[in-house]
Amino acid sequence: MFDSHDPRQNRLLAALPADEYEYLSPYFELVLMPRGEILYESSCPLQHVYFPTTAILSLLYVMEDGASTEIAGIGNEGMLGVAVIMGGNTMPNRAMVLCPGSAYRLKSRLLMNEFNRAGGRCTGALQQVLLRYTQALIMQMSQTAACNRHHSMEQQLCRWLLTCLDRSPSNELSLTQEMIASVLGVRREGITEVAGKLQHAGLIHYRRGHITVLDRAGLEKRACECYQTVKTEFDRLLPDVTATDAVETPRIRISNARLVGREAPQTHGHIAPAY
Amino acid sequence: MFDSHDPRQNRLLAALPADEYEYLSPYFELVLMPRGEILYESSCPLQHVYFPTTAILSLLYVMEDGASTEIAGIGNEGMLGVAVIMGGNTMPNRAMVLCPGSAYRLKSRLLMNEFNRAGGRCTGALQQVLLRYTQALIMQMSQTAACNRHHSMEQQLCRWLLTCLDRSPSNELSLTQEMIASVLGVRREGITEVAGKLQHAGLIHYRRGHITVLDRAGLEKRACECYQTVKTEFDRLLPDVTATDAVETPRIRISNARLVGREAPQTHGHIAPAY
DNA sequence: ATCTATATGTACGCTTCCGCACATAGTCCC
DNA sequence: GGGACTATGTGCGGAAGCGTACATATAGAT
Repeated sequence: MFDSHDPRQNRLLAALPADEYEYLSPYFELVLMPRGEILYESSCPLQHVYFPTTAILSLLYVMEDGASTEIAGIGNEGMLGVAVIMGGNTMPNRAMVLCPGSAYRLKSRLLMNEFNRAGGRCTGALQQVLLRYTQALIMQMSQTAACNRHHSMEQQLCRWLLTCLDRSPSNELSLTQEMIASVLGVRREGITEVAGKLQHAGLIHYRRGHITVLDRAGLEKRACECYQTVKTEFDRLLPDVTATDAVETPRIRISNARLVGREAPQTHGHIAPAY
Repeated sequence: MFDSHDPRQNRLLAALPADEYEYLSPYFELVLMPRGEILYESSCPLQHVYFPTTAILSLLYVMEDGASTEIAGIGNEGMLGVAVIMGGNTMPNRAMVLCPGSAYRLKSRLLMNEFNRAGGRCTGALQQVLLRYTQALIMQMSQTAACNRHHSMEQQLCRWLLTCLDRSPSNELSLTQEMIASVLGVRREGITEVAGKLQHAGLIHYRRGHITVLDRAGLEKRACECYQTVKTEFDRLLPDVTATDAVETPRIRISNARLVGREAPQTHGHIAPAY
């Protein structure tokens, strides 16, 4: 667990030129994230932004009655907290840890300052990378909206599993059907049924809280067009950021980031359960 | 038709400080937009950005089979083409004129240059306003995704009519049921039925291509929470931009913008029909 | 005034997904 | 190894919305 932790495992950070990265690097804090943890709650000020390395996060829109839908997923290709650079310091979504793992976080203000000094010391690469990522996020969200409307649960589940797989180091995802349901905004029973079908067809195997993808190509065949569309567009917007294959040999430089426990935003009280 | 055209009828432009506005102002072109016109097509380079004054635009996600869904609506509170400032010069959506009217457009490159010279001559107000607007857009999109998933057609239609109303100078909207259906991503027949119900209840009145809202409060009662949520958040993000009441007395300054016909991106060929 | 393209009205069977009410089976804790 | 909690399996009635196939009405053109 203590080997090879490096902020550069996050691909946005890896895309920064050395000088810009060096400037931020002392301020990163490693955070270990258990499944289901809530990182942000609707309309709470964003203290930190998060750069996942092995964790997978989910941005959820939560309705008044507790029903939810995933707006976007965030893995090591992205960042949680773009609202910070957009100038609104809160956002109306919940952010939850979908698959356990680690991430690096940075105080919002630090990122903001660095973001705003465009053209100063540096090339403004940070600005460029983050704005491009924001557009990729927008694209992902708009696709989600359309997919929600037009595609069947099976198509959506396949698409969604694939995007998770792309963000995961292995082909096993640590996920419960309940979480998948809350993220897709459907009934848990529906997921049970569709997942059963996929397992029967030999595409996946699952056991209590874990899903293993056995036949990726098969999933792609059953997924809707949305998967490829988003992937293609993502690659176009962030070409240097999306090496689809394994993390490139990190120039290991023992990070001077501090390891912290976890920021614990209250999850109790009037707030609806995570899923 | 020739009275009182002013770019400042767009609220984003109205929010700019005088010096920044003056700098851009010679470059605005007035564009008159007929209903149904396509301004952008998926993945075409964005030559211009548009600041609607009386027109209402719609960002649509169009699937391979031609089915579509509105991702976001854009009226005089916003701008079409945020992708330009995000650094991707295309976007995967279609942009269509929903309600006829006018808008001012600006060459993408001009906006980009101005956007990127942050902290230079000016306060960077343009940057701030546009980034904030982008976040508002993101919020609107995420809400759309969730609403698509969880709310009934009637709720959605009410919500949607209200947002159109907020962007419209009068309480009559120039809209066909077919357009509404394509925008909400549902069957036209479904709209006919629900609209009939609303008309029967005395909330709206419609005739071939026109809808008049008779009882706004009634619509709000039938709309889902999404309407208020988005409105509130929008006001929070762009307080100086959202005067909900009529356009504030414009310091009329005969715009030195040129009046142009309409940019005509090809709508023929392999491209699916607008709706 | 007539014609035509377009907009709207209506009906019917069907699929998908929801809501509910359970039964069963893993995992973890003591 | 017993108990409790959580995850998963299953079934059934019902609602919402789709696809299809038409019928009718209206605006605008000639």
